[in-house]
Amino acid sequence: MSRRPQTELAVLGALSTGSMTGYEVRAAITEILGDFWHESFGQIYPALNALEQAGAIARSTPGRTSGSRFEITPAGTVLLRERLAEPHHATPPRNGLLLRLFFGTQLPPGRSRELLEAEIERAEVALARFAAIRADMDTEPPGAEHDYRALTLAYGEHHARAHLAWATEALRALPDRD
Amino acid sequence: MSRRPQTELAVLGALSTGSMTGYEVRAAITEILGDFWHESFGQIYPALNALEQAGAIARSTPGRTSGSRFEITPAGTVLLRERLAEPHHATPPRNGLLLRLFFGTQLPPGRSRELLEAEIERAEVALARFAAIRADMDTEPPGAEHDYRALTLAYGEHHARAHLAWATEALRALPDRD
DNA sequence: AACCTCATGTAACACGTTACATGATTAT
DNA sequence: ATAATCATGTAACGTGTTACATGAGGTT
Repeated sequence: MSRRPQTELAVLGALSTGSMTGYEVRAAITEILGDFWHESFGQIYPALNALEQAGAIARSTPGRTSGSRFEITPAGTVLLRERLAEPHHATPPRNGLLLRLFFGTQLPPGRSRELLEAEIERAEVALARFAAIRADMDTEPPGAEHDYRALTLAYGEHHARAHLAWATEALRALPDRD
Repeated sequence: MSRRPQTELAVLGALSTGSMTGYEVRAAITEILGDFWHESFGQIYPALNALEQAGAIARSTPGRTSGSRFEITPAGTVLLRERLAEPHHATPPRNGLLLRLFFGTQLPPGRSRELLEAEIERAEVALARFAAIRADMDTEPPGAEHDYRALTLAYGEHHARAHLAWATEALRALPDRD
């Protein structure tokens, strides 16, 4: 089961929304997909070169104002659709927080409380950010694109609320010594 | 920021619950931590050797019935506590499902529906498994260990319920053409 | 005899981060 | 001028999976 580099998929997806420099691709992925996807420069630039070699994107150096901009080619659009249709493989779980809490009796006193309080804080920050995004999104024109974006936002909201509820409940259920 | 190998932490944690062969360590991690942690043999055996070198675990070959069993040493217990107390770093998100749904308009017709239905199925299976674990756990002796295990189980339950609710809702909100 | 599970390991590869290096443009 | 941001890339390393190889012991 050879996993195709998913970085190319994310980069291609970003470029399907408009032409960008590599730097902007990274910014777009961080800002728009940031809650469920991450790419570093060390992945993006090689991916851009590979996609260019494959003819999926084209480099243009129009006004020579700064770096070169990339845009998706018709072949690239076909490739994007193919890759998106491929099955996704859930990444094996590696949750450091849960691992620590599972062996919670081995933690220093008070540490598990700290961990849970930090999670509550994180969930609240995420929910506030999601609320802002949703307010912003309500001003967008309706349509299929909007619906799909709302769907991914709803994912973040549901899971953040669940996380908050869990951490709050867990804090109360903590053994007395902690 | 050099990430210490977390595999050693999981292996040490598993061995803190009793002596095991490498094969059993893998089974224990899969069965007990499986919902939030994963290790492959390719990681476990090198980790066992490294931990043995470091004096954190000891190999014993008692009845020579089969492979050698490992048990944690006092130094290993100290090491486990140190490692558990270290801050955990959230793994950067890479959610292939969400990436595909975000670009849902590029998916073949019906594909997003399939994806969501598969998620509902997965969440329901997970919830059934959690219910069985919880029933099992209610017969355990109470105490701090029990409390911490209940806490990690509750995490799985909260998130699985949120996932189910999201996928169900998303299915209804899908654009008409899909 | 064939097969399954237990058991241990290695090698090749895929994936991804981090640190480093370098320089252009733009704002203060 | 100086600093911040934009921009591009490479090299080293860490981490982790998958496929392969090998063999013991027990079951059908």
